[in-house]
Amino acid sequence: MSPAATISQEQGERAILAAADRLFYERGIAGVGMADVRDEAGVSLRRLYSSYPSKRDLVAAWLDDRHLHWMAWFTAAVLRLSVGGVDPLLAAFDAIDEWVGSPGYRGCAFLNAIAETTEIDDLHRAIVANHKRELVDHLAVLARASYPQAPVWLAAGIGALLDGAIVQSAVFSSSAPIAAARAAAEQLLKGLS
Amino acid sequence: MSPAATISQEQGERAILAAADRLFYERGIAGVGMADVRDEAGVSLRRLYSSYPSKRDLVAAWLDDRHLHWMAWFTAAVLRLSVGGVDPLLAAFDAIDEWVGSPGYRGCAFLNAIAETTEIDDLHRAIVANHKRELVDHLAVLARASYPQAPVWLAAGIGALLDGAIVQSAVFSSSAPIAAARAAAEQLLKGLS
DNA sequence: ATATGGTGAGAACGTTCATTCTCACTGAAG
DNA sequence: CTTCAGTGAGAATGAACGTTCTCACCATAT
Repeated sequence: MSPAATISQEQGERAILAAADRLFYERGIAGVGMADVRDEAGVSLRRLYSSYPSKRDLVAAWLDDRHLHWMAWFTAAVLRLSVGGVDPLLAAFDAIDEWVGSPGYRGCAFLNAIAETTEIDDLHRAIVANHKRELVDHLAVLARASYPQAPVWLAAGIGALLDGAIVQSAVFSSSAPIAAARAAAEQLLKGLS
Repeated sequence: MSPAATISQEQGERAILAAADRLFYERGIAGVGMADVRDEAGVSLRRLYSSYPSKRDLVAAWLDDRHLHWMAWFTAAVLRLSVGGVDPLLAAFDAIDEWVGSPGYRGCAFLNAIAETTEIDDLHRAIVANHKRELVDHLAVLARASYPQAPVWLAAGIGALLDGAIVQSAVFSSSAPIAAARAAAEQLLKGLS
């Protein structure tokens, strides 16, 4: 409870979450042991377990943390890529395209997590559902801004197109699906205005 | 090598693949032990291992088998649901909608498998990529039939919309994403004809 | 009848891994 | 100086699981 100990605790948790993100995303949840997280984070097993009493808790904290970071990155990227008059809904595909082209791309961490039935329970499923819900909500905001008369299904439709492009890019290790999905979105939006 | 033994071997393999499909799809690959497959298939561990020398081989055989069955189901369902003038590309969404509504729906087995990094290697990844490639190829055939002037990205775009709807239905345990994706596809196709 | 090749049931082996426990150490409080 | 609460390093535990092995059994061929 001393100030030094508290700070160290926080530093430890930041290091743990950063390590967890690298490892879980790259190898999958089942492919990472608590000892791996300990080594990558440079903390002791004891501290790891005192911060996160079980792997389940660590995974939940990781998903929460990644949700925050991913949404922040995504909204910023869409903003940046839509300067100069690019439709923000299309800029979303350009953002994903940047992501797919980055080294170590392995698809959507949340969708990957949900597929790992052994490691995941309802708590985690709720976090994933919430992530996708917030993504579609954000797309809805963008849609309302650009197309005030947009039908209610537009944001969900763009969201499906994005998620489909994300998983197919992972399957094919290619950004071609992003380009096709973007073209489809462009055609789709053309019919709305 | 006697006739009786050969038949029994084939029956055993059919039982094993049927058991593997039920178990792997429901619980994920890592969530199913070889002993579970043995129990569900009603064969001995010995026969299981003589048919499939390792779990890796069994998983590969399962994926191959499921690819065949799924594609057959899908093409038949699209055909059935497009009678009466429904655009086959839209009937594809109706087929998926039937699937999502069926008990035990857990998303796309191939996408789920790819996310289980511990259990999957390049052989399996190739089978999954091939599955998705064949699906898009089939969509391309449907697209060419209905829209001879269709742009090259159309099939991939519809494929992304389908896959996105499939994963989101699994995440939300709802068929709402299918309806939105179908509406988006309809709007998209409207602009082409 | 009897040897033989394959079979089923399930024990045994070796590994991985989440979680807990031991023990020696440190740094602050008395 | 002496406690003592908390810590790091890593050993110990117990369970799960892929794979192999043992042994008793059965049908067939001689």
